[in-house]
Amino acid sequence: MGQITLKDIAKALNLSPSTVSRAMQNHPAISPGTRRIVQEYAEEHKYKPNTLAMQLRTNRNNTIGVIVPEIVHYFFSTVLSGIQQEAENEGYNLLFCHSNEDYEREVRSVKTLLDARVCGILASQSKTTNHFQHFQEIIDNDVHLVFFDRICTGINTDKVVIDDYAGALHAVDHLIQTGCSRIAFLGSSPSMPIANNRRMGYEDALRRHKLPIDKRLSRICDTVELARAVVPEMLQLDPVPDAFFCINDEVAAYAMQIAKSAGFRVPEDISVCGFTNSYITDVTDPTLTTVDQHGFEMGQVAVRLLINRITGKETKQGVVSRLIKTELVVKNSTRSL
Amino acid sequence: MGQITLKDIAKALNLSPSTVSRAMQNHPAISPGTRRIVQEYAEEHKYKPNTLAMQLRTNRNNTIGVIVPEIVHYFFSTVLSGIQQEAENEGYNLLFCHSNEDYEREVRSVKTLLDARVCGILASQSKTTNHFQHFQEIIDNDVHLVFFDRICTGINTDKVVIDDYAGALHAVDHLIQTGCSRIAFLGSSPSMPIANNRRMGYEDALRRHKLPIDKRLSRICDTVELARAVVPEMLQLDPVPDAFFCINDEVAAYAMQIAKSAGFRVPEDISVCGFTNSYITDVTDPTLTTVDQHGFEMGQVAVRLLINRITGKETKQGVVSRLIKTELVVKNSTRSL
DNA sequence: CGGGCGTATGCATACGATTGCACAAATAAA
DNA sequence: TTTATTTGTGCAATCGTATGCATACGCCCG
Repeated sequence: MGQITLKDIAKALNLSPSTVSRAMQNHPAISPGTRRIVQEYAEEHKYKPNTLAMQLRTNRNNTIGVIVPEIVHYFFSTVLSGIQQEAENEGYNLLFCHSNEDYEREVRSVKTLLDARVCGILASQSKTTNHFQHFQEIIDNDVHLVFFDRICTGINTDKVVIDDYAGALHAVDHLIQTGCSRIAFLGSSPSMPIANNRRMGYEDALRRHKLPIDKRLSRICDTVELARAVVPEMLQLDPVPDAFFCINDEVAAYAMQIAKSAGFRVPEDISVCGFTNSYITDVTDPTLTTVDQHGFEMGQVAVRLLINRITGKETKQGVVSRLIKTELVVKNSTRSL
Repeated sequence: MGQITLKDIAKALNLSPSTVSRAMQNHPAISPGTRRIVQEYAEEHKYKPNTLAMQLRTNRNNTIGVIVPEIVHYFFSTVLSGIQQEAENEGYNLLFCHSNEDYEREVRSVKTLLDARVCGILASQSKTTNHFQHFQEIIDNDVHLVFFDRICTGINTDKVVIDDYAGALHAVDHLIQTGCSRIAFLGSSPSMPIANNRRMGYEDALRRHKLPIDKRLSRICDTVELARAVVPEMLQLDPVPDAFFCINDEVAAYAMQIAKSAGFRVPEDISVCGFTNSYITDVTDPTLTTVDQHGFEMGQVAVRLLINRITGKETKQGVVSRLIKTELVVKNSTRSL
């Protein structure tokens, strides 16, 4: 109807479908004459091979599924952009799912991707996920799975993560070197490996400089709403913190805002450091020192790892872990050396 | 091999594939006994219908392609999120492409999606696109096409756009009512319908209040780089503008930053208004008055329109245009009434 | 002239699922 | 008992492509 098929060409040229098929793929057993006739006819009638049919034959559809917990989000959209570019380069299509930090939607997404029979899945876990059966099912179905950033500790599979420990260590070290000594850590639930690794980096940086670790300076505060409650409390402490090291740029921006309206100068009285290096770090006043996570690179690395598993180029038996380097980006919310 | 098929079940139960198929879909001609046996066996062996096979039969793969010019972008990621949710609700998969504002990649994306034989395509044009043949090809292939936001004027097809005219009119009206009279417009190339409609809204608001339209106050300035060059020039004008109405939030944030460091107070001396209502509007100092574009809704509306075309529920012969309402969000970069 | 060989093409089948039609068995009606 | 009707299954073809194997033809050589 809409699209012309091999059979149509065969009928029109009085050939068999097999001949036409072979002619199209430049099979040596086809005479140059026939080949030319077929290819010209195909060209003229805009023949397009039906990928669905080939996929059915080969039982492979050249498609990778990706599950992202949030998309209106600087870091994850950056990762997605890296994933997309690399997948396109390698000739894979991308089936896109969005869990929206919702466990139920995450489960549905996995089901969708398995139903679509993708060759592999890239996933970052939702914050509300506590059961891992759906991820296990991916593996049980012999579909390759690579976690990125928010890895699932309950599942044994390849992963690509940010070097959160080093990033935090480096950032806190910078705060100390620029004269801060009472540094607050606004983190996430320790059940998230990301947050836990950063806390360890934070504490190790303090230890290296022989600074005390004050439990009151370490709080869970990973959303804007929490910041509005937690930051004012911390500003009541005596002595007051002279720096905030924050789990993400949004919290850092709000902490800065709250500190400023409480009468503190940034960075003279209080330094603030974020994590991600999103757009907002350039529009706050002062601009926000932060840790770049190299999200684009993470996306590329994750895709390459997944494709190497799919094609069998990556042969390691156990789990492959890739670590993405971070980079401290000093702007104006921390003092200069 | 990996997956069990209808035939496998048939062989195991000594039935024909047809019977098994019918049993699975609760066909009335199948005896309850057989049905139970089949369904239990299928359940136990985790049978999953091969969607590729069904897609081949029906020649429909329940997949929608989406082409986004930028993804690390508040507005477009918001639209994508609306698209994803609505597509998922309607049982469609999403094949994701990213042109990255690059004409060549946009062309490749279209090819990719047509090769994948998607049922329909949602697209927003890249800034660098001047030829439309690839979009025309979509239509020539009888694939449904809906443009959103950045529509392609050279192609006659359904579209969903923001009510840019009303949004601009409303915003500028607010600036005037709060006492501004020399309002600058930082826009985009007039070849983009978006920018042109906003300019018309801007000018009509001025006319309504019998304010002069000064050509020097209207400039192309839609990137951060341009802002750094253009805004300082405008601050040299005599008399100086008392408001900036900007094409997006980034430009607005930078305009504000530049004005502040030039010694102007915001909003007392100069009001600033952005467009989009992205995250950054809450972290600038002062927070940024802006126009919300309801991107999530735009995504939903676009998907629904596309699906109604695919399913034939939308029967209108000509072009269907949907208009998304905007909403002025007054924050602290404009004066109060 | 016939056997052998190479070349070019067609036939048949497969991928996995669906579906119109035929058919057998069982039941109901006459 | 015979005929009609229902009920449950199976056969075969289909979607579009790819491929092993058979076959037809022409040609060369013995």
